[in-house]
Amino acid sequence: MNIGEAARASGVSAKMIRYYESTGLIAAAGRTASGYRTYSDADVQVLRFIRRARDLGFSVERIAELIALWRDRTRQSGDVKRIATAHIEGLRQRIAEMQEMMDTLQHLADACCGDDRPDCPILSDLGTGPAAARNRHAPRDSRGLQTKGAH
Amino acid sequence: MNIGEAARASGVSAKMIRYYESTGLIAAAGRTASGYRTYSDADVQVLRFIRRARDLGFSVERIAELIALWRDRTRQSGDVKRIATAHIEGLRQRIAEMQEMMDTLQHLADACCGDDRPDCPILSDLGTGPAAARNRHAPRDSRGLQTKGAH
DNA sequence: GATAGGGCTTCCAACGATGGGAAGGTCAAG
DNA sequence: CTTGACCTTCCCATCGTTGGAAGCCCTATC
Repeated sequence: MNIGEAARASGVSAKMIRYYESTGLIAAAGRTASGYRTYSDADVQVLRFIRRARDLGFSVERIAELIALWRDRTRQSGDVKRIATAHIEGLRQRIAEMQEMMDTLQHLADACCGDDRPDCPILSDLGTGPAAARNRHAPRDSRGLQTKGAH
Repeated sequence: MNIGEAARASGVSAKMIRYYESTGLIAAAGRTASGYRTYSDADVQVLRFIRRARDLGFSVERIAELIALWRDRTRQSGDVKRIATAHIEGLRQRIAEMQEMMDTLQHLADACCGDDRPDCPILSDLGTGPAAARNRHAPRDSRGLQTKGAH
């Protein structure tokens, strides 16, 4: 089948299929005499694997590892589980960070009457730094960079 | 003060300060005779505002709006609150999506014994599509986002 | 005065994953 | 043969941030 059909069957856009091929995530597809890429059902299955893994938030880099394990009949499920749990942990952290942002913002928004007057605790917070009332995380070290082996 | 000192005082890297200037988020800094940028305490305050807003997950585009309101003494706090609540809503959605990924993955990881045998429900799920057992979201729309920045 | 070092300047590239679009070749139906 | 849908490659843009190169400036020390 052509790339468009494979895209429809897998849920991966034709653009991305070409991209995955260019980066080596998937093998180069076969070609017709005129240069069109051709895909088998097995190819579509790989694409669906990728699609599903992307939906679960795995990076393309991790997906490459997962595909390698998927194809390896002598794999150890522990290796797969390690990748999955590491990803879960990454998600957990990012969720926690965003949750913290959200809590802080909700707190500020609740304190803002949101009418036609200019007084606004949200802007006050942004202008003066985190309100001392709720220091959730240790004061961000106001140092971004310096002796950390720069240049 | 020089850009390096302003960076240290604001928590925004010199690189980013130049970038913000180039995109128009902040006004072009003054220059010494030899071309060095110079910053006042007021400039540093703006940079800190930006830093804090970035820490709360606002996009640079939104920050531009917030700074405009910040400077506008005739602003209506409702405008600020609208921006904030819209951002809260965006965070809420992205958190929900990631939470769903995490829940699914945790479910799969729990079912994976993670030993030296090849059998692995995680790979089975990826290879065959979402397990029918827990179809949380039926239609699965077209994109899984894993980073911030809905563009 | 010469030199070393650090800070500053600009410009260019890369990251990750995806979409948009141009310029042109191919295929199938009418 | 024409039309339109499809395919090809190539480049650009996103978004925020970092890295690096080449070169100028400032200060301190010899």
